Amino acid sequence: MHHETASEFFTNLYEKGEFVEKISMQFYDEVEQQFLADRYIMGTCPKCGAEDAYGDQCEKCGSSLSAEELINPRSVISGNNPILKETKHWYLPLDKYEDELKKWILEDHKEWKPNVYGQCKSWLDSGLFPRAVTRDLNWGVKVPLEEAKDKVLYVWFDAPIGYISATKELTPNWEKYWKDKDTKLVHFIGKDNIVFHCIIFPSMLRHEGSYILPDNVPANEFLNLEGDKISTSRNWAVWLHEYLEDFPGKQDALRYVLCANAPETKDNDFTWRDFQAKNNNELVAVMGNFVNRTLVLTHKYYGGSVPKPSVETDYEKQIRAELKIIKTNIEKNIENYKFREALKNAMSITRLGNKYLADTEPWKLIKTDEERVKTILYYSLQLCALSAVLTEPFLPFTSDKLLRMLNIDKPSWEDVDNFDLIKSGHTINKAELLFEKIEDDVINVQIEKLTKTKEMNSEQNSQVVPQKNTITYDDFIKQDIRIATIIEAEKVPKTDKLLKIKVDTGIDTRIIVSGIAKYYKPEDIIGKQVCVLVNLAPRQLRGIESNGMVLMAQDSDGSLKFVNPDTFCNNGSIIS
RNA sequence: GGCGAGGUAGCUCAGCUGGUUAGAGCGCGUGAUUCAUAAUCACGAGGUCGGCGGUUCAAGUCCGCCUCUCGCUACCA
Repeated sequence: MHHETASEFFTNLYEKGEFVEKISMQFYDEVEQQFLADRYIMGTCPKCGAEDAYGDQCEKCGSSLSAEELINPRSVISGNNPILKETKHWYLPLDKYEDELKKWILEDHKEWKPNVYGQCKSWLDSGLFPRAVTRDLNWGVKVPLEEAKDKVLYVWFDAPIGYISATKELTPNWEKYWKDKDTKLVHFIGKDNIVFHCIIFPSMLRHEGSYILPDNVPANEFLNLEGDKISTSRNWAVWLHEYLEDFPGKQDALRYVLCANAPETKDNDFTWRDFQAKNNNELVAVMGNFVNRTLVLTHKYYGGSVPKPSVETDYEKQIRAELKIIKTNIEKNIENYKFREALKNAMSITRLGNKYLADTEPWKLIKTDEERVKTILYYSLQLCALSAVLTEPFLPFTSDKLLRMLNIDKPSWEDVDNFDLIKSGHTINKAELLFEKIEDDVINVQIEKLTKTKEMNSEQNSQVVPQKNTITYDDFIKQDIRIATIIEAEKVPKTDKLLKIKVDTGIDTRIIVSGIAKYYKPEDIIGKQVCVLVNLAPRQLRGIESNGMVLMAQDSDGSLKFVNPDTFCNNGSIIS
């Protein structure tokens, strides 16, 4: 289904003449008969001479490269020497769409979130370029052209089309979701995907012609886990299937915390302690507790039958008024994608209920004014039902459970205004706990799990690189390594990593440019003793002549550390 | 280095077009209370609104410079 949809989409654009065709040279493996992506080419790094640099980057020295620069390139797949061969690709001419995109985003969608709007503006202002939508790969969706039998669609061309394919799988009525003018298309994504969903995919949709464009792309920032970036490959994640096993029936607790902590305006952190606190202090203590005390009192005083209210006081009128405001706020915030705020609004219903009970004290009044207590519990029950409806977008399972406890059918959103979701005389079910407390030991298990992951990761990182080829003593003593003292240091302007260092080598004082600015501040290293390779050929770096090399130890996390003598040594001392 | 987004109470965040003592939830402290999963309610402590300078009668809110975090991008060993 997806292959078909993506092919058709490509064909439509092709037949409209939207694509630009370009021929370029690319490495080709004659044995495997395929073109090689940069990552599949290795060779000698032209910068540092390492023999295992990739076509896009040398991992030894960190230089970013292009495949043509590599000395003695070889195919990772077959080991053969690849040849440069002509290849033809189809490009989406984003540069031609620039004006229409500018109008559509910068003028017609000023309401988009600042992070999204700003990112788009940045792209549009710096000028767009044609973007290849085909690749020379042997897996993926085939390009539906005779002359491109061996080519496939670029992943970012076909991936968003996957949304359409998925809709087709779901319903034969899929066109109403994608082609109806009254449909609002909204992409919920993370900030790393902004450009594809705001610029590339909309351009594809617009020029295909029959589709609607996204109405909004409310991208979120990133959610971290216990202070570190989430990474599935490093197993730094909370896996849903494991969560469901470890916390059966607690789907909504996770929903609640994720929504309350959603990184709507900046990166945020998920921690298990916070998860526990929000569950226990908000869900259990506020919402769960209000529902529980209301139902318990109803059973205790009326055997589970909803009482008939008598005189409505100003307090009840006030509650009605506040509920109206709460409902409006929830609606407004959801429509503006402010889910965090909307959830807070929804929670304020039972917060209001707890205050109502504390203020009216029905457990005291029951001895003196039974009629009044009926009114209070009637209203409290209404609040429970209202809460079930208004929290449903965020806590669907809880909402269901609460409605079951109240023994009523699911009311509609509009029914809320009537304030009589449960009628007098109706019988409610037994009170159960809406949420359970989460104890420390359960949380500790989760934290322990992550701690173990961290340990395993650091073990893997500390795997040492294999020993190099044997050399002779003569090879070794060609290097002249000396103890030197740093006497001056400053940052090289307009670079992030370079420090210009003046050292006293005992032989002379000289300038060395070193890429250690990320790990050392200039003022902190003055006076330090270091090891310097003094007979390395001079080299120009950013216009400064570097005479030698400061020896650094690279730790498993990639950080660089000086190699110094154990105790003070005279400058110029030989290391051998 | 360039661009984008952020930096407001211990934590997570609101603060619109500049205007009285800067707000909320959680946490913390004190008191009240018992219907309730020691849950609830009230009161309180806590902020030089990242820093410096400027515009203004008045700035968290506008302007400039700087700094820190995240992302994209450049350069670099």
